[in-house]
Amino acid sequence: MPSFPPVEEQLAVILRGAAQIETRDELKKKLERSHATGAPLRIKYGIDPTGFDVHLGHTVPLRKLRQFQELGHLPVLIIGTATAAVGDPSGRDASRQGLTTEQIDKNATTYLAQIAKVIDVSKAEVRPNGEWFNRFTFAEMLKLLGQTTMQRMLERDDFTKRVKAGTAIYLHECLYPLMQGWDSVEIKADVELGGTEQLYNLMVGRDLQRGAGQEPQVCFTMPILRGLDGCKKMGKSLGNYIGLAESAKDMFEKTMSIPDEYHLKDETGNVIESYGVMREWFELLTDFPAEGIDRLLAGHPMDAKKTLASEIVKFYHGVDAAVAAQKNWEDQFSKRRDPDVIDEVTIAAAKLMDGALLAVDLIAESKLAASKGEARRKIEEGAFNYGPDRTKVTDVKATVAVTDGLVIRLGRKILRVKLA
RNA sequence: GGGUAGGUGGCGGAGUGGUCAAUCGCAGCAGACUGUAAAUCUGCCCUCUUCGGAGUUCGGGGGUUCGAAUCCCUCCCUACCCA
Repeated sequence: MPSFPPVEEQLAVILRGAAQIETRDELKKKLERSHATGAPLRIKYGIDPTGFDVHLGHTVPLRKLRQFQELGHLPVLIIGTATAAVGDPSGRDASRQGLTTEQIDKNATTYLAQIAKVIDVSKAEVRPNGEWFNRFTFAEMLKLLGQTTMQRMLERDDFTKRVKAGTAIYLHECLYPLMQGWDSVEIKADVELGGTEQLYNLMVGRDLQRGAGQEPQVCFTMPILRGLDGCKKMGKSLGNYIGLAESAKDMFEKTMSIPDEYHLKDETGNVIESYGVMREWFELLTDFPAEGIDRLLAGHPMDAKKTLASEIVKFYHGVDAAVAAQKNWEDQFSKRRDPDVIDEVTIAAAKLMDGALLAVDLIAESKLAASKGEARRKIEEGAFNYGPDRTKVTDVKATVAVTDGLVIRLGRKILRVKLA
């Protein structure tokens, strides 16, 4: 029988960083009961396997889940194999592309491996929601649909906006919240975690649980993490994310590139609103206490950001990797020399003529630029150099003697050529 | 089912027979500056090119024309109003 810390102590940990909780009283009651009976709470978190990468944005609720787990509660991970085929309309201004079952199954496996970096999956319940939806009958579906109304569905902001903007809302998208809500019924969730944009979906779960004669779950939302651009939600589709599977070097580099603050502007260029992006990242992605964050942000922003990057890398790759990543970054960007670790790019030796290659081809082949035309332009702009002396190439027709291990640079990108 | 307005490059949005590879804004990339942040300035921003050009683009297909994003036919898609 697990023993839990006192309820007040648990609440102190749990409430930190939370955005909205519906309702706090119910949460407290559930914790008290669990404490009295020794039965862990069932904490639900769902993730749709829509791509290859779990990213830092997902880790915001996942870290909260981890805290629940550390306190002795049971994470119930819903892998949205059925819901991924529909696509969550939350926070979207357009329909999502549904996925094929093969893609979904493949993604589900890689997702779980990545989630394991944040929570102890071996001590969690993992449930693909295809488990119940695949055997759902039409009659059951009708019953589910009968539990909500068009009006309630249209209440939600995402849909209202889309109606106004004139973008399509497909009927199956309306099914999504019901499916997610039904998951809660199936697994008898006590608490469901999600981002703030999930509130509607989470509340549907409450209704459906009530309808099924269960005690409704507590809806627990966490703030949304902004992506690398410092403004929009971190996400796959925007490409502004850091994946959990990424290298220490990439994680560090990307973190350093986030804006300290983001200034939202109107059409005329006036600043309407500013956010402290660094502070948000500290709060949502590290365990730093509030005073520590204040102290860091009062100092030089770059040092604060290095600490942030280092903390993130440490969590996923360990202390040694974090130290190495920081040194690597300082070498490459502050000291402007080649770092210890340079990504390699393979060039076929057969492409060389007398051991050399047109600079344009070298850049295009190594993917430093998207096309030969772009490579040509970058050369004219003086962005390309190579070798230990950083020989700059400005002539579009110039050739570069390519040897194995040659370092080539375009702007801030650095690659080491590997001949094969 | 009927009516109306639409579908242009990552997004927004001009363009209504040639000078359109398509004004402009945002996003993006590179250069200067710097803390790889922000701000600012500069250049670029479909592909290939022997730098003369060439080739593919404006929902799909077909047609008219010397010439089409622009005109016609047809199909597909979206929003709004009516049923």
